[in-house]
Amino acid sequence: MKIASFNINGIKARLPALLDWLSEAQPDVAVLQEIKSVDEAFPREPIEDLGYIVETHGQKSFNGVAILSKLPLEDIQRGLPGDETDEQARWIEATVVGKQAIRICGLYLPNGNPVPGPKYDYKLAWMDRQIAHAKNMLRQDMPFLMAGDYNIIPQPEDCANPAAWADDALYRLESRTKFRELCALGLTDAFRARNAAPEQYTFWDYQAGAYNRNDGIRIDHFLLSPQAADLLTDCQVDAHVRGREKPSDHVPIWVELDI
DNA sequence: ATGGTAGCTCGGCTA
Repeated sequence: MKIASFNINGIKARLPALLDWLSEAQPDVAVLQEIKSVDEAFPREPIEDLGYIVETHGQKSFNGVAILSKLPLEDIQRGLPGDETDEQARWIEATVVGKQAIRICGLYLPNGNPVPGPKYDYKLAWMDRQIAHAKNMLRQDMPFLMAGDYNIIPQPEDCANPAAWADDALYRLESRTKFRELCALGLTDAFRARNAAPEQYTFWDYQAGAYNRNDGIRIDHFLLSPQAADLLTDCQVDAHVRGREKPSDHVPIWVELDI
């Protein structure tokens, strides 16, 4: 089973690029971030025409996540548990039913800039909720994964120029420590587990020719539960997509699971 | 220190 994650930075602007990539990459499941659309305005039909079930959790203008699946979905949940007052659409999860069931969480973790400030506080509190939710899921038997735009640069080798990010919310020690807490629960960073090649990134700023200089950062991640990690056979980044017409500033990352 | 680009929406926020 091939499962992908792609921050598309706006479905209205990215539909042609998304359809092109889906057609060639043929993921069984894809989680999307930053759809920047309400559910009613999301262009379901052209995606359904490629054979996908479409489930969205959108909001006006900002954020918004979705799951696309060629396999049946069950028990779809919208929103990260732990704060009923949180209105930002950053989490969706569902059970994908193949030969073996797996729970797939799609997430758009808060950016957190500027630091310090309320946005950074929200990011760290959101990560505490994610950690609590991961603990709960680890008590269940079903394999699961949490995939998406984490807005976290885990290590210095995950960016071209660490000095440029030193005081950024994506790289600050508190952010990276929370990510490490998640991993320490027993979750596996699929890219680090299966892909040793250096200088591979998932995001390049639109400004200053960042992609042409490979001045990127690795912030889109797959964290796998122990049962899911046992099924992991590959993890790759579709970096070439960034060089196309009207690209997102992120590129797809995907895993192959032996189920 | 600023501005450089992009999306959504039509001024200003978010990234």
